[in-house]
Amino acid sequence: MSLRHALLGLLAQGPASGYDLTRAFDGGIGQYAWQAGHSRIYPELGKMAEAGLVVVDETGPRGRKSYALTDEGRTELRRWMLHWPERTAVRDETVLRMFLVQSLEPDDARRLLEGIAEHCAAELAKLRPVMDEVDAEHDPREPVPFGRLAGEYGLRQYEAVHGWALWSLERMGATVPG
Amino acid sequence: MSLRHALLGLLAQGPASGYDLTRAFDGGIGQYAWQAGHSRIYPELGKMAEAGLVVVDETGPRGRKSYALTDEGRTELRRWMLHWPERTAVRDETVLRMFLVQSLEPDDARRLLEGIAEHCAAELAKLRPVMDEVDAEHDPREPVPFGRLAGEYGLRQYEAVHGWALWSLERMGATVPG
DNA sequence: CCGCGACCTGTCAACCTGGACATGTCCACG
DNA sequence: CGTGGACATGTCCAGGTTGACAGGTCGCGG
Repeated sequence: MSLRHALLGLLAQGPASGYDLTRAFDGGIGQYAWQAGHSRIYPELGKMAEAGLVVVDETGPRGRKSYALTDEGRTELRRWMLHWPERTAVRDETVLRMFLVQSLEPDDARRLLEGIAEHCAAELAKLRPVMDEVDAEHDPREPVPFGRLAGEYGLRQYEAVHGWALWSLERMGATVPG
Repeated sequence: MSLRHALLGLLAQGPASGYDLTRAFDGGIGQYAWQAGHSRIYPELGKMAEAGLVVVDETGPRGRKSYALTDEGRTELRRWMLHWPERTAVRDETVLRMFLVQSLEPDDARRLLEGIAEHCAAELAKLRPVMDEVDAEHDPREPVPFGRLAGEYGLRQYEAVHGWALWSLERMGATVPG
């Protein structure tokens, strides 16, 4: 039941409506960590409110309901963050493809790896300037801006995959030169 | 429906029974890429056989049924591997935690990051010798052993996360020295 | 002042998933 | 020869998840 904890974590930044949270899942967190659509977010917020983890902070126009963490919610988030189970849930289609690269014919595998390397290079070219800008605007005496650590994670992830794809190509090239 | 493609990919290595495939998911693929228990694997194999993607290759003792890929199955696997959708399914509890590190108090965050760094270092210490041994035993003129690319992926993944955790600690340390 | 696009909340049915339950066989070792 | 542990296959159900359906509001540009 990690959706609940994702929502708690997002609300730890500050109060937000179901709509805001839905859009947050369109961004980095939904791309790399956990996906959720509004149809699950609204009911879950309701259940969390029932459980006392969040409260409706304020209501706005168009029936907007802003939710805020309660102390109980913050405690639960902390408990979950610090308590790591032995085995965590993973389901990543991209990584699955990487595991199965070797089930392809060498030519197909090479083409696939080349595509991966290109894709990573393109993402890095997009992400690096954004992070550099965040760093440039940020006063080092202030706390690290929310999301900067996650951004760095994405950056390093792409770098790792990029390096891996190039390494794999080299390694396969030795087998079937051409 | 990636379970189907995970099974196709595993069967591309050679025929296997539901039991064999279940154990494969206990290993690297289940840890990093996609999880599945036998309760989903057996019915899925049945459906795949119905769809003509696999056939029962041979039967063994204890009702063992060994499945093998058909040409149709191999084609479907290739189609899936080479066709990347815009957005792929991701659901990774560990990455979620990394995204939410900054929702913790700085002290908790530091402790968590230290734990992550240690864990990665420990996994690397386990994985590196295994990969080195694979390389030592492997004739470079032969094709890359199945799983070697995936192992390298895991290695680089841990290296990346390790580096990220250290970077994050440094970055947070600048904020609250201690 | 009108309409369109973004905002905002919700439900429902179909499907997927994980863990418990169920059943039985082979084989190596004592 | 008996027994424990690995081998092997399956079902079932509660709960999670997705995508479609549904309904309504605000605010701005024409």
